[in-house]
Amino acid sequence: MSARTVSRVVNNEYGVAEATRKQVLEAIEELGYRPNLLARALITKRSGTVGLVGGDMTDPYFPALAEAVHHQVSESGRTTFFACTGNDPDRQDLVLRSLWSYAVDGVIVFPARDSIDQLRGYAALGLRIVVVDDVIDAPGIACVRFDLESGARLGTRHLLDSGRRHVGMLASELSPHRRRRRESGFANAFEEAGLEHGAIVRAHPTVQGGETGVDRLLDLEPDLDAILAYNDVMAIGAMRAVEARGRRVPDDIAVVGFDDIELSAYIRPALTTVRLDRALLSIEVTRALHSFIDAPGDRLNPIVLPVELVVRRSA
Amino acid sequence: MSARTVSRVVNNEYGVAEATRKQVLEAIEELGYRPNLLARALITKRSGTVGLVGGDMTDPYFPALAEAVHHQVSESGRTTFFACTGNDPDRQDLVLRSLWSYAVDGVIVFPARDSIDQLRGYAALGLRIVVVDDVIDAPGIACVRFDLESGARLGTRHLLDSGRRHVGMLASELSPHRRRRRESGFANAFEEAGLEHGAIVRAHPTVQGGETGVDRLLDLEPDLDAILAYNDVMAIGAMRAVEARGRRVPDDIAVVGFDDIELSAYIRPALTTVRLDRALLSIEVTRALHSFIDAPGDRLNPIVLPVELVVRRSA
DNA sequence: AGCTGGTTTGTCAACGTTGACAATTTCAAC
DNA sequence: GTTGAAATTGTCAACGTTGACAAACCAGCT
Repeated sequence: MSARTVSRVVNNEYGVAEATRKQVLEAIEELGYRPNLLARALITKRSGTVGLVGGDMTDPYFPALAEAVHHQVSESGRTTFFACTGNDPDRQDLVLRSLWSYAVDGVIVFPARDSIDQLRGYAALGLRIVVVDDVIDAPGIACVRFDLESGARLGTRHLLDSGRRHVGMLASELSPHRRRRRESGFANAFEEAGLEHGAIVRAHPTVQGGETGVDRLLDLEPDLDAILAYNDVMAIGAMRAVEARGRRVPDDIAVVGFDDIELSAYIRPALTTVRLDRALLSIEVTRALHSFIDAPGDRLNPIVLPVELVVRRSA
Repeated sequence: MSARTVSRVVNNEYGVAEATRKQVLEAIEELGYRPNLLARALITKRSGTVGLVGGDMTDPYFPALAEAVHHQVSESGRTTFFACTGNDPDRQDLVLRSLWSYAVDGVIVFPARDSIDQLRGYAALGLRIVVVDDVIDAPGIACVRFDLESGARLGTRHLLDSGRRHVGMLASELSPHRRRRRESGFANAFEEAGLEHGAIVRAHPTVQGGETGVDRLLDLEPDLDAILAYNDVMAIGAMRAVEARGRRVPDDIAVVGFDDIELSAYIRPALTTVRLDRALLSIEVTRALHSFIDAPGDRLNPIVLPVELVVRRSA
């Protein structure tokens, strides 16, 4: 009864007599044997795990997506591990290095700022990468993103159509690549309406960031009557700050967010927002990863996902 | 220039001539060499990683704690990976098996329901485990929990002291172990006040669960004037449902939650809640894990962390 | 030169698995 | 009972690293 035979049983390989198989399984049961995945991964260069690397866990968008990705990934019998980078390229490097070195079958990354070359490097090392919301043209990297430009245009147009004229944008101070598309959609909507576009202020994409951002926006534009926020979390911070300043949402100032996190439907007033459908994203991201894993050589075209404006009470 | 020498340089071992070290580092740089952590972990049985295993990522308590734990853990130069179980013992088994097999230095677990024996099993296999909010007496397992009983008593007493008499409890249908302490604290507070304790209803610890739970609570107790919820997320659902039913918080029905998630300070009315200090938890949990890693044989006493009632507007 | 003691470097095996291939067993057909 | 082919099992090396230990080197001293 050699180790090789046990290996065959464990991996359900062809060519083991039924009697032997049973015997081995009994022994496994009795001894509590567990195959050492390290050794296996060392030799096969596959680990049956997938990494999901995000910037910030405390942004509610991430956990919800993580749950969905986990679900998708587990259909292929793989385990998902999550890690976060705090948008710091050095932390991202540590995380990717670990993941790569543990021979994950692939990673899904929300890239930290200025980390494009780093990602290219890991792709060159053989790591299969699916990048979310950024475009990197390199073999071994697939890109999936939402059509944020349309999203921003949709949101802004909605505000303009409802008669708002002093629309400010609360942008993110992080990741210029991802930010840019929202900002240009914002500007486009004004252009289409033949108007000069409103003020843009950048802050940290958190509730706090939303609050401080509103202050600066109001300084720039005292007559502010609408805000397009980078994401729902900022939008919530913004609404809070607006109300703290004695103005009302949406009567005095309308607010539109991005993401459509669960909470957005629950707060008062319920948030009008550009929905970035997590289920859709998780499906596409996982599909891209799987086709990458199956056919490593392929070069996938960037995938652009549609967005949708969800109109509630805040605008 | 043998592999052994390179290994010595990479690990900063003593006894390498300065000239050689420099030469090796240059070669590493030039060739883009990265040590294979799999092989290293295979031989050393240490991987420099820690796993944090939670039930549900979408409960905001988890990500916030995760961030804190990550921070603590990274001080010892380790990387943290997160995984979630959806409170399903089978999923937990998969996750722990992966982690164990990848030779993580230890795991921090919010146990899925009925998984005590499973955890015992992994501890016996040599996995170092820190269990949160549950008590498992076994070598290789350390336990850290909040004093939830006092927390529940604190919350309930606060409600009773402010004149409420029809206090219902929204408990969780998950994890009897963890639930029990809140429920007995709830009952205790009534006992101390010489009153019969109020209705207890169990639901899923989510916003939805909070909403449906309130319905059932109102059926049982039409005069309901206060609610003690299992956690803030349920409390938020409860407040929403209460208001949807045309009653006002806190005037008609007061609500107290558990956790003190960020959001609780932001919603209207701001939530009164029993704070389970994440910073404290992350510190203690990591401390326990580290002392376990350094001295595997030790048997640590269960650690009980204090809680604190944060009074805001909802009660 | 020879010896000593310390520093630096290298050799070998091992970790637990699987790929490649060889050996053995089985069994039907002659 | 021999043959041949298929089915089953085993052997060996390899994955890339580190632990244990051996070898080589070096300087200082006699």
